[in-house]
Amino acid sequence: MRKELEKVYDPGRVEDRIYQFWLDGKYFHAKREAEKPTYTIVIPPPNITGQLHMGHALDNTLQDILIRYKRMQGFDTLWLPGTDHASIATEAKIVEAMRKEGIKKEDIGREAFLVRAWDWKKQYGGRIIEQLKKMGSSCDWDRERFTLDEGCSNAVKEVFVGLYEQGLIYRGNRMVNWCPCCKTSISDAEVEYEEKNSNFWHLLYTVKETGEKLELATTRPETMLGDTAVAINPNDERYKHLHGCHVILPLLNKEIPIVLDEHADLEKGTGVVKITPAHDPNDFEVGRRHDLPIVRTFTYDGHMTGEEDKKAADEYIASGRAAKGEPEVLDCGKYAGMTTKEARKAILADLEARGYLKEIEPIKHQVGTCYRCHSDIEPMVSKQWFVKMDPLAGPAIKAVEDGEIRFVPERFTKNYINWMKGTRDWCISRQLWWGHRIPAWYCDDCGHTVVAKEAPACCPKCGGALTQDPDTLDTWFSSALWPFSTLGWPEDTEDLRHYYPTNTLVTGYDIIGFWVSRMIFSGLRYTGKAPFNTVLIHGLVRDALGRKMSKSLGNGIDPLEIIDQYGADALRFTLATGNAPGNDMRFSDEKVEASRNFANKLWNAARFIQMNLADTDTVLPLPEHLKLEDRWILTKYNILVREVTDNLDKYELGMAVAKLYDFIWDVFCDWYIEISKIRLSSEDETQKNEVRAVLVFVLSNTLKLLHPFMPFITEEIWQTLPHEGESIMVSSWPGFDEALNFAAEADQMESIMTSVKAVRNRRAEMNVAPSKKAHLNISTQENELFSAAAPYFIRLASASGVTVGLEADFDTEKSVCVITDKAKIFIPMNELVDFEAERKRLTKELEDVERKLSSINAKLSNQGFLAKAPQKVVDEQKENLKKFNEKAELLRESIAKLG
RNA sequence: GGAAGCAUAGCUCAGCUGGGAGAGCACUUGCCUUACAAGCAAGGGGUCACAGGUUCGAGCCCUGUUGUUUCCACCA
Repeated sequence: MRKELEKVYDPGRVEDRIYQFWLDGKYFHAKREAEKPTYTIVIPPPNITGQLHMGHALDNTLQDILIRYKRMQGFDTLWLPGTDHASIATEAKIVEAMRKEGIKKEDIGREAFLVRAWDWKKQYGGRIIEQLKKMGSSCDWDRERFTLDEGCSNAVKEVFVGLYEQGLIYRGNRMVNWCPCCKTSISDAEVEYEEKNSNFWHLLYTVKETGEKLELATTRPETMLGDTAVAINPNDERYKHLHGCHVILPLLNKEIPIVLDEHADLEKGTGVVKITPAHDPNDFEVGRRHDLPIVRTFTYDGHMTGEEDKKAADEYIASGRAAKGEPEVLDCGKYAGMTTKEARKAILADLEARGYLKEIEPIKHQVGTCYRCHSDIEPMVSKQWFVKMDPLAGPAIKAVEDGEIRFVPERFTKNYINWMKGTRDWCISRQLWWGHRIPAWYCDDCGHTVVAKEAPACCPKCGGALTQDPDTLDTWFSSALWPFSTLGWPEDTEDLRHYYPTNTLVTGYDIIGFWVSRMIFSGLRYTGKAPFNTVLIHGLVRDALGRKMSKSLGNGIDPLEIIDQYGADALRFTLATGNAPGNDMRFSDEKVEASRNFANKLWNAARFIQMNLADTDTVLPLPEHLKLEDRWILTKYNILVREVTDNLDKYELGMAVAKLYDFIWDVFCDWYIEISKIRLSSEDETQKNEVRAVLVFVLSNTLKLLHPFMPFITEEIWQTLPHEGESIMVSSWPGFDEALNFAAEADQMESIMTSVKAVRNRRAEMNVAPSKKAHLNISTQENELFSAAAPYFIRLASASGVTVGLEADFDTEKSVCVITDKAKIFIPMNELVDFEAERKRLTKELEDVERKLSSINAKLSNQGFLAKAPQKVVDEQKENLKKFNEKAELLRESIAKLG
């Protein structure tokens, strides 16, 4: 029983059913087939913070295209899916959700908080997986992973302990970026700079020895309580007399030294810098050079320190357990407990009142903010865990320079190398609860540190009780291990041996530093292999106006809504097309509509073919006798196969999909299907079967080429056509076939098409309705070709009949004339013929042709061109010369005849 | 301050190793031609940012300029 196809393609009725069909067939499952080469992609795990956005849609579309392509090519493919716990981002979301209920995380404690977090994971992680499925992603769901699952956690511990033992992980008091809102340290990579309006406040510090007022400027006056020196440049002539002197810190009336340091720039400001080692990265370095005290004046939640804070710190230092460089804490007195913002106001007011504020100079200023919550970052000295980058960065740079890992497009190589070379030690500890807890324990008694995968019963040194470090690891620490932790590392699993290293990593250029680089050095360090050989970089998806999609702008577009409205295939097609690798793209409804229209076009072509099939079960072989149009379409199809394959191999996905679009719409539908109607409407069953066979052959193979891009509709159609095999997604990828190459006949067909178009054009110019047929008299050297082409003219050029013969035999009196390089075609138009207009038109056409001829002649008479241009190009020009000369000759004849 | 991208039709953008200036949308005209009006046919529309250079030949390669976007670093 033949299934009737709907007139309009309705993806909603098809997609879920097809996806279930694929799942039931287990076609996504990687089976470790020994005889096949492998092709592996690990998904960039989406954060479980919410739902997928358009960027994910793009990322996963590209991956699915590659995976489906390779699968059809006979690779043992694995696309490994999963999600990321995204520690800081998710924790922030949960804290926010709790705040709405009026609960703080401290109220419920760590254990209860983590229960909530896992609930969150279950809900949102699950939703993301459903969204990926909606997109048609052919992931191996049996191998789904989560960065915080047991296996990944084990890998994290293994790496942490290993690096610690090798001295590549250390703990120390260093300057870190502190987010007072998230209440955690963040890495350099997580700081985003934003331009904000601010001021330079010019302050006056009194020199103790000379009594003069020393002017200096600062953008952060609230840090002044923590100043432990001012610096001047040793070569600064202006201040030579102050070497070895001191200043009195206003408000505190505290004596602090004037130090000589290169950091003080002769050119900048007054050349005098206040030094706050606890709250500024540069000052921290100055402090180290001059062994200055580090005085912390901010609490970790962004308030001024007070009596309690000081007491706690003093006790800790006195206990002897504090590490070297532990900062002192100041009791800020009247400012204690104020936020840093409030303190700035209060301190400035007091400075002004006492004459220490000289001037306020407005400036625009790049302020570091948290990439998650966009609060201003407070640089703070804090005890954190760090990864030593130098020994890791070297091999990671080399692997890319040596071509072991290739970036596509290539320009991102530079981006990567710059990042790697510039990177400082990586701060990996976070003062968060949701994440991999740091596998380090400290002895309550002697302060000894134990780093191990499992907690020892007691301190190995003194037998005292151990307390685990409360902190968790940067979420990127586990992401860095993703390509191999997901395959079972550190266990030597079969999956790891079979599918690692992976092949292609697909991701956006925005996380090259965050993620790609860290995977590379981790992979090299732990597995001894680069984790992938190709990094395919794509751009951002922007809105129709070119703006970044963001929550605050509310201009985000939900992929699911687009799928509901237009179908997943249309969405995928839109994302895969019309944009070069690595470039940002704009997303608009118009583009999706165009894609949807294309799907519908394909659907109707299939519907037409299917309606004309006598039998939809039997696969007909290509006929022995191929007509001109068959040879032409097969030749075009064959070229398409070669080019699409070639484009896909070079990651030129946009190019591949554009060629498919052109072929299906302009070549197959507009020409071949139209011509096929000639035979389909005949009574001759043999002829009918021949054209049916060609139609089905070209359609089903083209569907295969399109399948990676539009998996649902291609499967749906393929199933209604005669086919072998269960599913198009496991059918074999078409190859170039020399037997289908009919170059000469294809050329002949093209020249007929040119004539058809010329006739149509002429008729349109004269406003002749298609329903008004006219007989064509054709005068040509290619008698046989044009005689055989009569049906084409009848079908495609509104001809009532065609006579091929000598011009002399035709009654050309009442005809208009259409000229191509191969033929003169007379269309009897009787009263519509206007000889004056006809002459004008022909003359204009002749002028055009002559212009082209003179340009070709110029080339061909250029000795340089003849000598240096490739033969192929010269031949082409000669061919054109011949063509245009012939056409010009025919035009001149006609004009002469008109008098 | 360092680096990169982009500048091609009214709009959005392709254009891979140098040889034809293209697509979608929009626009104009004519068509319900028994697959598709989400369609068919025909058409108009471009100093390929600017200035030099290399080359027989430049949208493409080189240098500079302008505009624009982004990344990195930093400004006490």
